[in-house]
Amino acid sequence: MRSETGFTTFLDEMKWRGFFEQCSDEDALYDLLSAETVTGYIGFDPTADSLHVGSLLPIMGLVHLQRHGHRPIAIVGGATAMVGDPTGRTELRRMLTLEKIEENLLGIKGQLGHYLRFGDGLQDGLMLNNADWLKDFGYLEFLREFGHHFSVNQMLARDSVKSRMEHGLSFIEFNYMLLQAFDFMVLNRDHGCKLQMGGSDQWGNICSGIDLARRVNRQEVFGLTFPLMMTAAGTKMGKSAGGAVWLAAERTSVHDFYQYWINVDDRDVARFLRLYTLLPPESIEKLESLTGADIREAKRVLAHEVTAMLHGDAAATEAAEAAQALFGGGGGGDAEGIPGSERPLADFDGDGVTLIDTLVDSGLLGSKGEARRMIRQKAVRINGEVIVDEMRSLTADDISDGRIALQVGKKRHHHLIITGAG
RNA sequence: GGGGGGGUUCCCGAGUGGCCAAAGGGAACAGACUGUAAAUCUGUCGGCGAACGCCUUCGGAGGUUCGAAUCCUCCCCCCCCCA
Repeated sequence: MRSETGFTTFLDEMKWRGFFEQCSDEDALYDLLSAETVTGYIGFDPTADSLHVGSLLPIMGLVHLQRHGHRPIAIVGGATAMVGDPTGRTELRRMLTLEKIEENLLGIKGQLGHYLRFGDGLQDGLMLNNADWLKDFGYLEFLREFGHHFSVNQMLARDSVKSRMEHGLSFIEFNYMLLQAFDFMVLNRDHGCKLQMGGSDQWGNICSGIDLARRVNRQEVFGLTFPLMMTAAGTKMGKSAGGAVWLAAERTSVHDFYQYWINVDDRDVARFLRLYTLLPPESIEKLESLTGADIREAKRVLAHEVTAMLHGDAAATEAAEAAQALFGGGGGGDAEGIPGSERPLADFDGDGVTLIDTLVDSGLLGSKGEARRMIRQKAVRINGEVIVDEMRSLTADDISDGRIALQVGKKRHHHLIITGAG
């Protein structure tokens, strides 16, 4: 366990960093945390084989827990994913097949491994699948054992449910709260877990779990929620040009991931440094004092730190160098980290290939119509030169230094790496 | 089960037989400005096509009509009230 967190207690750090939204019993939790190694958990949804930036906040919550000598548990909701979660959603979540969920679990597990230390030690994290204790549990058995512990009146009063009343809420979604409460109770019973954390939208579910653990296990357990993360612009965390920003490099390249953080709103930098990096308070405060264009320095630190934690220092440095090459002016620089794809030299013989087609199949643009529009708007460049001819083709003449640099707008870059040139 | 109101392009939301690929707003993207930020202004915003245009889309399936998002039939889903 590392001790150089710069904070005396977990809760102090969580507060300073901006994770602290609401706590079921702060004083009692504070005492508990200073008295023993506390096991705390957060649930993640295996709805895809990768987590995205939106999950980074809870992940960091577990990271801090572990850094302060406590034990994190990550629950992947294999069972709950089969059911769907009403909280904050307007639509019934798509149900997944068991095989798909299994596959997603593996991917997520690998990603959490970048952040948390798992193992058998006292403070080593655990990753559990709630399907293990839910999937063979019979309906009648559940009703008989636990049904009387839940008050429908109370459930209906939960904000998460109330907000869904207008648009409709199926019974299956309504049950999500019960399952999550059950998870907490089981974790408390079997693993001594006494803390559940989560986004503020999980508050109701967490409270249900606290109640159930008290009634069934006669244990006092706690809940701690994080604020709902929105960008300064009021959009959901983790959306970029290409959609969601994923943690998996196959879905969001290291370059794009790094760019996401470099491009955050000025107003978000300070907050994000606190939430998404492990930098000590002195370093962060120093960066926070920057103003005007100097804020870019803080963004560089933010992007590097966050990228390095996920993809490793080397990859983060490469992404930073690519960014420098593309945006640092003066051109040149290291092209290694710039997204690209390989093309055989033969493609560029004679008339070559059309620019429009290439923009589409390089993934830079979605359709030929869009490619045409972009060219009309003077947004497309080949090797830095603005292209105005929609009919333009790429030929051997465009190859420079073994590659052709394509660019759409100011920020989207793609290099065609020419192979077979000998 | 009965009655009423709904399901429109990424989202919200107009549109009730041709002038609708479908108003308006938001989001998004691009250009200018800038600091790879914000704000602002301008433009774009289903697919194919150089273009005339063609194709796909208005919950689903049929039908009426020269012509349907708009009319009819059946089906699915949601909301409200009653049972």
